[in-house]
Parts: sequence; C-alpha cells; structure tokens
Amino acid sequence: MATVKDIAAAVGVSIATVSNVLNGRPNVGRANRQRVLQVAKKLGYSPNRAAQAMRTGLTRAIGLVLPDLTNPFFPELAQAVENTARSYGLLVCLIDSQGRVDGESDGFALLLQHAVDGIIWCPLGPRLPAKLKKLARPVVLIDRPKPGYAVVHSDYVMGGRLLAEYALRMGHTRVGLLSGPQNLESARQRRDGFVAAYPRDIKIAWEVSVGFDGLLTQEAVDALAVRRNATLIVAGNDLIAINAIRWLSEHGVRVPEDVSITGFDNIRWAEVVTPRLTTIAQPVGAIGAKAVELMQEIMSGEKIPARRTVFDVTLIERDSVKYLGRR
Amino acid sequence: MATVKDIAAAVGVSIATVSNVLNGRPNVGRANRQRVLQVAKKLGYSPNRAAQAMRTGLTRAIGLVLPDLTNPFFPELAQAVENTARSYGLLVCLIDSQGRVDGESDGFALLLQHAVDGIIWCPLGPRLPAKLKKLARPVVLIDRPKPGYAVVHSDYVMGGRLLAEYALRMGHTRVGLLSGPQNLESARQRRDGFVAAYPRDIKIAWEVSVGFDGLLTQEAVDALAVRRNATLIVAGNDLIAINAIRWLSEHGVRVPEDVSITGFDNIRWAEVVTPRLTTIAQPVGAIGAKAVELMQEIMSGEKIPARRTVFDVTLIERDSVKYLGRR
DNA sequence: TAGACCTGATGAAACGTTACACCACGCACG
DNA sequence: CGTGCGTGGTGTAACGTTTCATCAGGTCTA
Repeated sequence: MATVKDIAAAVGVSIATVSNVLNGRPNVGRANRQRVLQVAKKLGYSPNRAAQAMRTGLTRAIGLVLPDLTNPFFPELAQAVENTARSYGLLVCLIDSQGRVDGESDGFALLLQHAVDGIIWCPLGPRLPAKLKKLARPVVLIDRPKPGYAVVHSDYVMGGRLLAEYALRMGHTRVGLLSGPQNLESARQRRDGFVAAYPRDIKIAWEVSVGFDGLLTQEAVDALAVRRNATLIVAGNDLIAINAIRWLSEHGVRVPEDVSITGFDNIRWAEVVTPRLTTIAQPVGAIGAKAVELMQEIMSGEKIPARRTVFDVTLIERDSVKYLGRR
Repeated sequence: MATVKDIAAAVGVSIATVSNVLNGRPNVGRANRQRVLQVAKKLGYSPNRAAQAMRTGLTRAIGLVLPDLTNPFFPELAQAVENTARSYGLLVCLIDSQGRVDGESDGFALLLQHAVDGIIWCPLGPRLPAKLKKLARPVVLIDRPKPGYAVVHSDYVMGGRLLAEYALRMGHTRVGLLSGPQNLESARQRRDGFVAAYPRDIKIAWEVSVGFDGLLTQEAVDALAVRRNATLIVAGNDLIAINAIRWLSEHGVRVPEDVSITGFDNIRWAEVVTPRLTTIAQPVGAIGAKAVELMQEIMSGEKIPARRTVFDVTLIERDSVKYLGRR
C-alpha cells in the first residue's frame, strides 16, 4: 500500500506538503499541488484509516444498532442507511441485538472499542451505556423517539388519522384495536392518532396491545375469537395484522368478508399475503437516508440539526377492508 | 480513555511490561501480572483499536458483502453472521450492493480502506477487485461457490432430490421448471438435483429460468399461462414461487387445486402466503455462523480450513402441493 | 532601506500500541 | 572461578498520519 511518504519521495517534496495538498490546505503552490495529486492517483494511494484515526480520533465509520433484522421493517432501513453512508464515504458497522438488551449493550461496547464516529440507533434498551455517553459521539435515533436525542421517524398520528378517515369512508364505525406495545411512543401515537381523529363517529369496541413482533398473546386471541361487534380490526403494525389474519382464517373467519383489518408499515409481506393488506406506508428508505444525513451534519458541525424530523405517511389501499356502504 | 501508559504509571512498571501481561506473554512475574490486570480493570481499560491496527495490521473487523438485504433470504444470514462474529469479538461492517456490481466494488474499496481482517461475501460480480486480492485477506463465500475460494452453502442437489421424491410421493409425474438463473451454480444444482433424481419417472414438460429476485419474465408468464400438462411447478426459490402463485391466482388459476407449486429457501414469507408454500429449508443461521467460524480459523491460522462446507437441507411440507394419489 | 507581511514549504512531535534488542541478576555447572 | 543460561523487566523504534512552529525568500509600505 502506498503511503504519503512514497508520494513525497516520488514528487520530491516533504510529507507535510503531501499531507497539505491531500487535505486541501491552501499553503502549497500550484505546481506541487498538481504533481502530488497526479502521483497519488498513479500510486493508487488511499489513506491508512488506522493512522488517521489515531491522529484525528475520527474513524469515518458509524454504528447501526438494530433490534432485529428478521423483522421485515429493518432490512430496507439498513439498506438505505448503508447506501447513504457509503455515498458520504462512511462505513456502516452493524449490530443486531436479536431483541436482547444485553446483546445491545455488548454491541455498544464493541462499537466503543472501535471508536465509531457516531451511532444510528433504533433503541431497545432504555438508555445509552454511560461510557458511550461520556464519549459524546453523535447519536441519531430512528423510529423510536427518546427524550434528549435527535430522532427521525414518520408521522404516526397522521397514519392513525388516515386509517380513521379510511375506516369511515368504508363505512366502519365499530373497531377493535390490536395495538402495539403502549410503552413505545411509536405505538402509542398510532393508536392515539386513530382514536382522536373521529371520536364521535368511531367507537372502540375493544382494545388489546401486543408486541411489535406480532406474536399473539392469549388476551389477543380471546379478543379475535369474540370480536364483539367490531367490523374492523386496526392492528399496530403489519406483522400483527398478518398474524391476526392467519389466526382468523385458521379458525374459519374470513377476511375481509367477516371482518376487515388494517396494518401499519407496509412491509413487503403486506402485498403477498392473502388478502393483500391495506396499510400505512412509511418512507423507510427516506428515513434511513435522512438519519445518515443528520449524522453527517452533526459530525461536520455545520449547523445545529433538527432534533426531530418527521416524515409524512401514505395510505396503501388493498384488499383487507370490506366496503360496508356509505353511512 | 485509559491507555497502557496510565496503567504503567499507576502500577509503577514500564509500558512494555503492561503490554506483555495484556498480551499474555510469559516474561513477567506473578505479582506484577496480577497488579496490572487489576489496575486495568479498575481503569476500564480497553485497547485503542486504531493504534493496534497500525502496529499489527489487524483490525478485528470483518466485512459482510451482500447483494440485497431486502431479499428475505439475507437478513437472517446477516443476523447470524453478526452475532457469531460478535461472540468472537469481531465487528461486522456491512455492504449492501443493492444488486449492482459497481456498488459491490465500491463497497470492497471501502472495506479495503478500513483494512478489515477478512470478508464474508455472497458474490454478485464475477471476481474480487485486484487490489483486494493482493492484500490476501481471507475471503469466505456464502451460498454461491466460486472456484478458488472457501465456501459454505447448503446441499442444493439434495434439495432438488428431496423435492423430486416428494413430487413422486404426491403423484406428480409431469412438472414445469421455473428455475433460477442457470449461470449461478446454486440455481443449477437445484435444478439438476431435481431432474437427475428420477429421470424415468418424472417428465419435464417445460422449463424456463428467471432471476432469483422472482421477477417474472415474459417467457415465464407465457409458460404459466399455458402450463402444458404439468401438474406441478418447481420454482428455483420461494420468491419465484410466490410471484408465480400471485400471477396464477390473479389469472384465475387456483393453487394447489389447478396446479401445485414448490419453492426453495423457506424464507419467512413462505408460511404467510396463501397457500402456505411447500419448500426446502436451508439452515441459514448455521450457514452464517459457520462462515464466521471458518473465517476465524483461517485468520488464527490454526489449521487449513475446509474449502467447501455443505449443509443438509430439509423438506417443509405445507399446502401448495396437491395429493394426486399413488401412481 | 528597515521592517512588516505574505506565500510556499518543511522538520518534527504526537497519537497508542507492539515487539525487538538489550540488560541485570542469580544460580548451576564444569 | 568463569561461563552459560533462565527469569523478569525495560528502552525505544516503528506503524502512517496530521499539525504546529518555524523558516526562507520575496514583495509591499513607510
């Protein structure tokens, strides 16, 4: 591997001069600047990141800490993050905690050892390890807000509202709520957005909340079995909706003929499942990209970045909601 | 951050001694060894990776280069790789080429800059960039063999054979082949394993091959429309099978009543789709884990690792194949 | 013409490790 | 008693960069 010393020798200047032109500093003459650039290219020079890191403390790598890649929401996110990061010349170091808080903190420790320049984090555990906090590297949360952090996510209450409007338009006035975990702001806002949109027109027949992994609790199954007189089930995300559909069809309840259902996230399963799931689409790619851009802004110190970036969502109408006629 | 100098000062020995005990070298007395360890722990010492990398040339990080995380085969793989790597203290640096060969080589360049210790690669492009090859870092291929590389993948011809046996058992003797890209060994072996298993009993009514992303070509659609008198369609992977099912049901052909179909991979969609897909399960997690273990073996130089590790696959019987009665 | 001030360039220290070469000491052996 | 060796320990160079302080020489100004 060519080093700055090699370039200096080839051009006949000092390594300081080489370093100066490579870093775009002004104190070097036109002729030398050109020759250095030229030789650097010819030698296929690329700076030794380890040496740079040692001098500057910066690694040009960022961490991406996710709870579970097998949750189909995350791969697309990871892909967007990686590609945007790469366009900034940043390497993405992946941590998948497999839903375990201790895995997450192990991951943080590893990222800390490697001194990543920043972390994009979809939080599972409650807080950042103290050591990492002391390092004061920029942290951008994704999808799940937490006080004191920059965060980018989509407009969950808008999503809830969109679903409520649509429900009404399709003639549904009694609904059951199969919400996500209510300790998560992202789940709470979906629910609240829906409930608050048309409180007079839409009655909540029943309500139970489950995890975002979609596993149905006994309570949830009981609710699905009875359904009271809800004509529509509003699920906290697509995974929940899909599991509900499967449970229902295994128990002889047809969707949407007997009961309608909506999801949230528009994961790719949503259109392969039967019936194809009506849901809310988040701009996952844009969210991932924005998180990296934010990170880059913070790192370059150009400006104080927004604490909170919220993306609009859209309704994806498919086949899982039956039209009951105008009210 | 505490350094070895800090420890040395606190204990009252030289930094060389500190380094010696930290690296388990024998030339240091019992008393000093204990005190150094103790102080290191108290100070929360963790070695500066950049400095280590500069001295030793080793970074304790590996690259994971994938063609497309949104292909549901890969997230599980990535998760397994990351978790196993972490258990060895290795950081995983992710590259997702989004199916573009130039993205892949950009990714390799980035990994090269960061001097990862090795690369786990599910190859898209034909060859490793020359520079990387010169570095002679260990490379382990996953899923797609290539001459001259260590590779871990599952037993595709066994999968093909299993499907053939099953087809026969269910009474299917005329099949259509919707194979994967035949320039990929993994697709070719699936097909050949199936075809070669019972050449006298099973007739191939027609055959077309498409990409592993499952997008149906015009040729594929034509074949699906006619189907000749095939009673079973053997798809190259689950994505292809699922797209075929969707096309068929959109065109009034019922699965499996009118035609049966099988997949390959057992991606998680396979059990949410209707009908639930009969397919071949690969031990994806085991494959990812094994790739890392192999990498670790090569890096530690303990032994010459196997060039090729092949995993058994299993048949997952679900609802997409109709029983036609014993022949 | 002396001083001030630019421009272009350089020497050398520093970042935190590792590892080679060396040293001091004590003991055993011929 | 001299030599050799094993044990425990240290000094220091080197990895490749960046950056600070410095400098030579030229030009402008008073």
